[in-house]
Amino acid sequence: MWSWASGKGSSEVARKRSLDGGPGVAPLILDHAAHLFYSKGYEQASIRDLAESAGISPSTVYHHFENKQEIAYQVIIRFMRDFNEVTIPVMRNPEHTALSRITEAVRLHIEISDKRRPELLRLRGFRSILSEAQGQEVTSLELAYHDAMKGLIIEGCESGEFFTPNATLATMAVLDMLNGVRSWFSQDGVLSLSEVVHIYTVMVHKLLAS
Amino acid sequence: MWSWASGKGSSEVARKRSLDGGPGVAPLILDHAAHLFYSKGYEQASIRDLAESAGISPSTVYHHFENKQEIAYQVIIRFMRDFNEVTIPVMRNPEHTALSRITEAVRLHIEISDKRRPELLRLRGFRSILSEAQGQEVTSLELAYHDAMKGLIIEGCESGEFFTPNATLATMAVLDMLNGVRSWFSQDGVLSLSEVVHIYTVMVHKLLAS
DNA sequence: GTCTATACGCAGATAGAC
DNA sequence: GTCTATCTGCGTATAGAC
Repeated sequence: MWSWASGKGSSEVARKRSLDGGPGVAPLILDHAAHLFYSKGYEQASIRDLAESAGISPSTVYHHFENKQEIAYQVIIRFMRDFNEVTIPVMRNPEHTALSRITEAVRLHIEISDKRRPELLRLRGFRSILSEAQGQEVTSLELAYHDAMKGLIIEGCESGEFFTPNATLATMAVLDMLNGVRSWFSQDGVLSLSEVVHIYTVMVHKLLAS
Repeated sequence: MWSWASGKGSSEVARKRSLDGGPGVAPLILDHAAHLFYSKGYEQASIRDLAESAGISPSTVYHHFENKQEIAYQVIIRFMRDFNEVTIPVMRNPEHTALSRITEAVRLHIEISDKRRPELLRLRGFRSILSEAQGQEVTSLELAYHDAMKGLIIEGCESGEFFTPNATLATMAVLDMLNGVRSWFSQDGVLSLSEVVHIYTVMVHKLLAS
């Protein structure tokens, strides 16, 4: 299973309901949509495909969601909420050093991205199909994560643990590095995910070394 | 203009022809296609859109290309060939140190990616629409670039200029960092492209520092 | 809430005149 | 080589019975 077992966000509740065979039809549709969008792409995945995959009729899909775009939005947003809910408190925890916080952040980022890979549709491509309000919601969640990472890097610089020529670009570099992993990592490769996590942790430390 | 003035690849010849008002209709179509695919996405850009943009009729498009997929393939492949033709010799030049070669590679990667941004459709999304043979051609060009960078990193480690816990992952990290730039860099931002190049050069050096 | 049947438009692609 | 006109299928979305 690809769903991420440690989540405590709103989608977790909904997902559990659907596993119980309860009334949660909408989250079940979202799960199938995430897989289809991931494997075929948003445009290639038709409502008919989605209905067949979920074992329901196309009109039932429209009973639960206004339109196709709304489905993509829900998939994106429930993932991002869960992601931020777990990672941001870790990055902001004042009881730990910047070094230990970013170590944990690297691990969480890579692990969650791997476990919920189908939900990580290409955000950039999706922005064009979202409405104004939906796009702003996605942006604000992106920004919250981005800011937490940047804040952590700045704190590390202030404490003398880190050094970087530019905290904003260092943030982009680290996030692009971490996001890249899911695009090439494979379970079949020579390295396990935990080995990748370890090596990436070392590289992020070097990138930010004082 | 977005086209990249220093290229010497096959597409450069074709592009010049079209600028001369000569018989180069196909490259003109590719230029418009690159822009449309970039701004609207491959699926959203219809043949009718493309024909209108290029000032021709839809059937003229089909006179020059077999189908829509072939157009996407040509856009991708002519960019990748030009890109590799410029960057790989620099990375392999035995007359320079690994440090100076990677410095130049960082600059070229970021500058070309910026100048020819429209042609850099998201490759990963496009793989699904390409034929077997087309996909292999794209893969082999990707691999050639990847291998040149990895070779350079390994040489730097052997000469004592670099150190990394894993040359393959260091390659992925550097390439993901560099590819990320085009997704967030804007001319309107506080930093110029040359400032970004400088900061990224420092960060790549740190990432690979011995 | 779920289904069957279907409206409607626009997509890719082609025919055939000029 | 370029055009106008058109074929054909599949896409999203809806109507209305059960």
